Amino acid sequence: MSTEQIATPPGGAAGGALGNEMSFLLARANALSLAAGNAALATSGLRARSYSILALAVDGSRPSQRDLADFLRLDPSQVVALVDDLQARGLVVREPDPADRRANVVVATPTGRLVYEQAHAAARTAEQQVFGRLTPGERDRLTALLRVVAFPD
Amino acid sequence: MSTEQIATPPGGAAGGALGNEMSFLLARANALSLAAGNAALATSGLRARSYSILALAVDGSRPSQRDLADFLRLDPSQVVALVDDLQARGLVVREPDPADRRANVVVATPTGRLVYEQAHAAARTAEQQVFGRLTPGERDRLTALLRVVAFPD
DNA sequence: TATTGTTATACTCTATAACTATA
DNA sequence: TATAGTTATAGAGTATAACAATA
Repeated sequence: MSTEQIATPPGGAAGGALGNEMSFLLARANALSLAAGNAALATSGLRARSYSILALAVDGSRPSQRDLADFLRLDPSQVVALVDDLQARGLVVREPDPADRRANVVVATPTGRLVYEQAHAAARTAEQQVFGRLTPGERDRLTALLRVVAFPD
Repeated sequence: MSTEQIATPPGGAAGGALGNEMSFLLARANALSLAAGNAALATSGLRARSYSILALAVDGSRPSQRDLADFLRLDPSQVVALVDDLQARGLVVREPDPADRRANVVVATPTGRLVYEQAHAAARTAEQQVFGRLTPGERDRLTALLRVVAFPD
């Protein structure tokens, strides 16, 4: 029985047991980041998920909806709804993949690129608010560590 | 106009533009961590949020529901529902705060402590799966960096 | 037989407003 | 006047199953 005692004093400023659990710290940091991000993206009429789809539609990689689902860790059915919405607003279009007639490739329209540029600037401002207490070096280290956790392939 | 070009090649393995955004990496890492955590906690009949409440009820700090809401970044109304559920299962009890008759203090029952010990062990196994590719030193660094972001007080 | 996109459905999580009792 | 807890409700996010078209 490995019932291990926690070193942190209960009721401390950073919380007792939970304050040491990476899962909890990750969840709380993400909640703050998501709230700041959604608030910043609101002026562009986007939220975190639609911004993510638009970003990948802009960057020239011509992802299929399946690619988007895998990379963003969304269910394919969620991608359908998100692309529907972006397409209805004229920000992206579905193009048939010549190599695979089942697949749709999602690409940004010129309007989509403009909206993305504006949203990207807002997202950077939000990141500055959320990660502003970290030095540039610390941000680089955090990015590298998170990438390992986020993409365990 | 600070329309800045991204250095990463579009369509790379770690994705184009998004692969460098801490907000996205944080969200994806959290999604993986949350999924692994919820799967591990299922055998104890808990999920991430109820586990968090139980953990704080166990650790001796005698938090009020407001304390729980602030620390876990939940709305007070969500805490009501979560504590209702844990109390109905006999894992925690509400005790009146002698110093403030408005406040309820949430404390674990003996059964709650047992369930927590079991759930905590499962949560540690899940953390091992999610963060297993990081060395102990890297985990310490990640924990420290996340704590700064998660608690910007 | 497996995969892409799609529709439908249910559940969990999040956010807001309003009310009560105490401070 | 403000705070702790509660109720109610709506919206956003997540998860699953089933189906048609194509590989």
